Amino acid sequence: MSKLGKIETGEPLADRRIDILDAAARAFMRQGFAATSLDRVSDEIGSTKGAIYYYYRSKSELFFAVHRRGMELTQAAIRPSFETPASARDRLHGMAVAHTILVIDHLPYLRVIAQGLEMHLLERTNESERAELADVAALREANENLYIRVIKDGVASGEFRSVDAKLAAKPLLGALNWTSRWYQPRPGETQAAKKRVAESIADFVVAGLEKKN
Amino acid sequence: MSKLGKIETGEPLADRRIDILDAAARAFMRQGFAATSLDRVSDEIGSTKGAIYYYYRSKSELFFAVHRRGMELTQAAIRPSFETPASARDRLHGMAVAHTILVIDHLPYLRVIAQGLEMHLLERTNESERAELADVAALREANENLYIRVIKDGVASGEFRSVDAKLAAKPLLGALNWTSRWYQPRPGETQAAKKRVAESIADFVVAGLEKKN
DNA sequence: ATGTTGCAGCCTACCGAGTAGTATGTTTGG
DNA sequence: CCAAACATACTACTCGGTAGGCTGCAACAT
Repeated sequence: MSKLGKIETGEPLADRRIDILDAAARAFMRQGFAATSLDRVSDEIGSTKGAIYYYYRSKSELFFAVHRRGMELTQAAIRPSFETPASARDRLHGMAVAHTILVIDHLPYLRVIAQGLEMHLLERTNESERAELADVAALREANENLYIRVIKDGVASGEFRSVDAKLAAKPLLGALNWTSRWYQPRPGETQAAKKRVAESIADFVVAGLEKKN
Repeated sequence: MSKLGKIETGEPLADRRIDILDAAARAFMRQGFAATSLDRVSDEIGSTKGAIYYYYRSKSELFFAVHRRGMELTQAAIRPSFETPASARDRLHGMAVAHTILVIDHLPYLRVIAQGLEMHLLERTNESERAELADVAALREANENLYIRVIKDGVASGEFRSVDAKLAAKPLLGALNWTSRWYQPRPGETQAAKKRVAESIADFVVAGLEKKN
C-alpha cells in the first residue's frame, strides 16, 4: 500500500516523479539552484538521493523539469482568457488575474521560473542540456507571446495606446512576475483575499496600456 | 603607478575596493551568489583571492556590499525627481525614467539586487551577517517608500486612482526591476535609445495609476 | 496455500572536484 | 627597511554523481 499509485494512471511512476518535482521546487525556491543540494531535496520527501537519481538523470534535468512544469502551468492558466471572445482589455485583465492567482497558489514553481535559468548554466553545459534550455526558453516565449498578441489586438482596436507590443510586454510581465518575489503565503488567507490582490495588479497592468479616455 | 589611487580621496583604499566590488557585481550577475567562486571574482581583475580578503572579510560581506551599493545608487537616482516640486504624475514619471536608465547603465549591480538576498542565507548566518541583512533590507525599504509616498501624493491630489499605495507599489517596482532581467546591453546603443526605453516603461507605470480622464 | 524468483524502487558508501577561509610567504613603494 | 598590499599553498568541507547492495511485492510454479 505504500509505494504504488500507478494503478489507474496511464503513466507509471508519475506520482512519485511529481512528489520529487514538488520537493525540488520548494527547495529551489528557498535557496536557489546552486545552493540547493540534492540531499536536501530528498530529505524534503523523507528519502535519499538515490530516489531522485532513479527518476531524474541529473540535478540540471530536475531543474529544467521544474521550469517546464511552471511554464506549462502558466500557459494553462492564461490561455483560456486569451482565447475568450471579448475585448482586448477584458482578455488581458482575465489573463493577469489568472496569472497572479496561479503565482499565489503555486508559489514554488512560479518563483523558481521568475528567477530565471540562463544564469545558472552559461558554461559547462553538454549537448542535451542545451537542447533542454532551448526547449524551456521556447515555452517562456510562448507565454510572453500571448501577452504580446493581446497587446497588439488592443492597439489595433484602439483600446490601448500605440505602443511597441514587444517592449510594452516587458514591464507588464515584470509587474506580474514580481508577485512571486514579494508575496508571502498566509495560512488562512481566503480565496477572496487572493482575488483582491490579483484584481488590483490586473487593474494596474490594464490601465498601463489603455488610452486615457 | 599601479596600486594607488588613494592620493586625493578622503577614504584610502577606496578605489581598489570599488574595483573588487565591480568585479563581484559582474560575476554575481552572471552566475549568482552561490555559483560564483571568489577565485573567479579575483580573476576578473587579474588578481587572486588574497586581494579580496584583504579588503573584505568574507564572501557574504562582499555580497552585501554589492547590494548596499546598488541600493544607494538607486536612492541617488530616484530621489531628485521625488523631491522636485511638481505633480505626483511628473515626479513618478521622472523617478521611473531615472530608475530605468540606472538599471541600463549599472546593470550588474541592479540585476544582483533584483535577484534578492534573503534567499541565500536563510540559515548558517552569524550575528554580523544578520545585522547587515537587516541593514540592506532597510535600504530597500527606503527606496520602496519613495514610490509609496509619491503614489499616496497622487491619490491625495486626485491624479491617481484610489489604490492601496503599498500594494500598488509592488507591480510598479516589478515593472521597473524587471528591466534588469531582460535588458541586454548593446555595444553602440545611443543615449537616446536608452531614453526611449525608459520613457516607454515610465509611461506604462504612470498610466497604470492615473485616472482614466 | 506456499515456496521461489525477478525486478522495480530504492538506500548506502564512496570518490573526486570544487571552494571558503586561513596562514604564511613575497614584493614594492616610501 | 618596513609595512601595505597582495600572492601562494594548504586545509577542511560540501556536494554531484556512481556503483553496488538490499528489500519487498508480484507472478508463477508446485
